[in-house]
Amino acid sequence: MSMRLQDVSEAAPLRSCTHEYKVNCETCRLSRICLPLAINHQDLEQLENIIQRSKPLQRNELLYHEGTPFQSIYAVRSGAVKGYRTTSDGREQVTGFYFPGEILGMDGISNNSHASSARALETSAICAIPFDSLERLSASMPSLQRHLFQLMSREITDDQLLITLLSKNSADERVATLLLSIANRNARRNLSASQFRLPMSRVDIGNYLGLTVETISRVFSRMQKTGMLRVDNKEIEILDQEALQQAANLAA
Amino acid sequence: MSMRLQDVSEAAPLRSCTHEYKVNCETCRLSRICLPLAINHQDLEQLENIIQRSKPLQRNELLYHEGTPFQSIYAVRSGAVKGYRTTSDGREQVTGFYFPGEILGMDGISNNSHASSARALETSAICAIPFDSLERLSASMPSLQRHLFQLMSREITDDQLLITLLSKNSADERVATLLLSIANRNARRNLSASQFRLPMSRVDIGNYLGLTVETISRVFSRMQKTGMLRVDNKEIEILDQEALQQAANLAA
DNA sequence: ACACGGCCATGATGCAGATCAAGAAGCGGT
DNA sequence: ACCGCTTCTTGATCTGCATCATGGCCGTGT
Repeated sequence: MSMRLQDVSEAAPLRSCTHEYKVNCETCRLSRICLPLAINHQDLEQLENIIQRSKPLQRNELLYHEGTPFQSIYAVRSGAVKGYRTTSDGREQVTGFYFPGEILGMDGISNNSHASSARALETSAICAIPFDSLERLSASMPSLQRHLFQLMSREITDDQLLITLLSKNSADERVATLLLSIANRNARRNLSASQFRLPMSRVDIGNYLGLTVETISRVFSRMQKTGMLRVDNKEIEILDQEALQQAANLAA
Repeated sequence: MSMRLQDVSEAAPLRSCTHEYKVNCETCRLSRICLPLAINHQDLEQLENIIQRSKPLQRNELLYHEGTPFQSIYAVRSGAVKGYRTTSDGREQVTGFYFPGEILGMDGISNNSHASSARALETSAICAIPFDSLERLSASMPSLQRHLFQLMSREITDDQLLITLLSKNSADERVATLLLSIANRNARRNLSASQFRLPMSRVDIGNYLGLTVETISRVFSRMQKTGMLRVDNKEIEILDQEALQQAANLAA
């Protein structure tokens, strides 16, 4: 008899893991787009000393859960993570997807408890950055303090873009916008912007975009028919960037 | 011949105003819920020294405009402000309403330019807080630094709630949720939570909630008919708090 | 190899809210 | 007190996406 995937590990606290090893941001190829971006050579070691890494999360494992005490923010090293929040009637609202080099968990600061949950979409390596250490460090490192403010500000503007997308754009526009966003974020990591594998299910995409699975399927089919996309299950190829941008319309 | 209201003052830069007077947060009755909340007696003067106040904004005057250089965040002293962002096809997306004691403008930090615009919904007094000064100050005042992080984090969770509202809730639920939110924020300022005047138009409400004016009108009428609300133009009275909460369903 | 469960695609139908239309009510300006 | 404009309300109709339903596919465990 098999376990239902959703039930795999309702809690996998990162810090309880035994074998932590020295973090080396310097050799991390993400350092240019991740937290260290704001930090000069000499100061980097101080940051490395507070960052914790541990064994990778497996697909569907929880990184943190809404309501639990807030201690760290997290940087994705590899894999992909979804952020979501549970409505009072038990449904899920996906609030974001996080790729390597991106930071999540900052919504927990205001209440000292996580306002959302985060779950690995595939096997993912995560760096945990204890926030009180980070706070102390940033008081003496203006560039780090500024970078943190900027990161949070960025999260705000991203959320505002999603709000706009949800309230003003059609299903086609929403899907096109998401695909372009993923493509751009891939480009930032020097990956292909025209061919990639979606780490999330159609359900997650629909949930994130305020649409049903069926609608996502139909939009993909339609876009495939018009030749702007090649869709093979989770494998996406953007055949006509121009047309896709057109389809996204003027969402951003 | 009369001017169209929308065209009133496309830019009213706060800092160009001549008569600035000493800010006194100490005697401000909002200090308990505003920025000074995090600051002890001795340190407060330093904060007061950097905060600028100037002559009130009139209805429909701009506080800041998307794309313009970011310099300050703003605290509402009196009146009400709407935050919005213009889509590429020229339409407006209202991203939030700000009442006395609330802070706005933090979305400008990430790019050093405002990502959204803000406009007074009625005559409003605003405190401008130059962000570079605030940054410097917060490096030496841990409680202020923390409070700023919390403020931004709060903005993120608020945006996530709106995202959820937009993508999961019906028109009735959205309107009920907004009314309850306003009621709660009134209560925080020791104003009536059951009777108040909406500072914003139906258009703004609809825009914020991802609905049309007509739908807002109909929802108000419906709620009036069932007796949970009394609506007289912008004057709102919540007659059945219980029922309204029910109608908001489990949005939060 | 096969069976089961989760995931995806596609068709048929329904409905909440958009759009279109028209009038009423509030309000600043003269 | 009146005019012109904007805002609000209410009704009639339309539509994009949800919902319901069904079958195919694909990966995983036995």
